[in-house]
Amino acid sequence: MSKLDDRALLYVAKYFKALAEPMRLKVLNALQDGEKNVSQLTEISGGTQANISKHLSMLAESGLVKREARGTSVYYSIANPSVYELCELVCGQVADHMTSEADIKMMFATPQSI
Amino acid sequence: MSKLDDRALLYVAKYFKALAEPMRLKVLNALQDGEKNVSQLTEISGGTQANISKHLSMLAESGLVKREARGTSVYYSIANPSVYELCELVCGQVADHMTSEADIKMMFATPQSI
DNA sequence: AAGTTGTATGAATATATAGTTATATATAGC
DNA sequence: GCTATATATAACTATATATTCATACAACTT
Repeated sequence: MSKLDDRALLYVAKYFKALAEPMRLKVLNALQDGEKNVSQLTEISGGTQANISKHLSMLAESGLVKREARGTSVYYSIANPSVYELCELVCGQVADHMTSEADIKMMFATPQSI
Repeated sequence: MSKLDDRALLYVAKYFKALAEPMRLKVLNALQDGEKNVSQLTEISGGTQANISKHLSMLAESGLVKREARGTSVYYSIANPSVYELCELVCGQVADHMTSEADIKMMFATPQSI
């Protein structure tokens, strides 16, 4: 395998890594219906301001979100909507795996969860 | 956000995490043209046997590959071909981001570098 | 100018992860 | 049973990551 391929693998892995964190997925989910500033995302996600800010920086650096400062706030938005295609694909595969592995039981064990 | 949502996010994040590692991507890539055993994957990937074995265990637990022991060997294969759709989607987005961010320069700067 | 608000960042900590080495386990052939 | 081969795992190290707390920085308000 060539060295160039290795670099490409690194980039792809980095992209997936950006998606490999529940809090970041939550943030991306919150951005589905349009841009939001850090305060809003902090409130929606239930995280701390510092933590969300860091996740947003990471997402921006990985090219998943766009950053735009307006006034005293900073608004983030989805850079490429096809990120949600990714998530849906994965959701489908996760669901398949769960049903086949009976992990689904664990998921619906507690009645009022949903 | 409900507990179910959080649990689902955890599953999805775990799936992405399985893809967020260059060596695992290399292994998945090697499996594109059919099942291979651990020795073959070790050779193709250039890793150590122990390391590849661990990555394979992780991939299997995440539901990305299937495991089948035959004789003295263990053969792994892709559990769901749509994982490659994911990778292609990501490759497209990574390429977009690279061109727009001029990271592509770094990628092709030195002919045989890295 | 001083205070207020929104965002980013540095330091510190805890946990997770990748990788290596050595070893255990299992299967096949003799 | 003994040996060779294939795979998995345990112990360990090094590095990365998520999180928190405190603080710095920037922009608006009065």
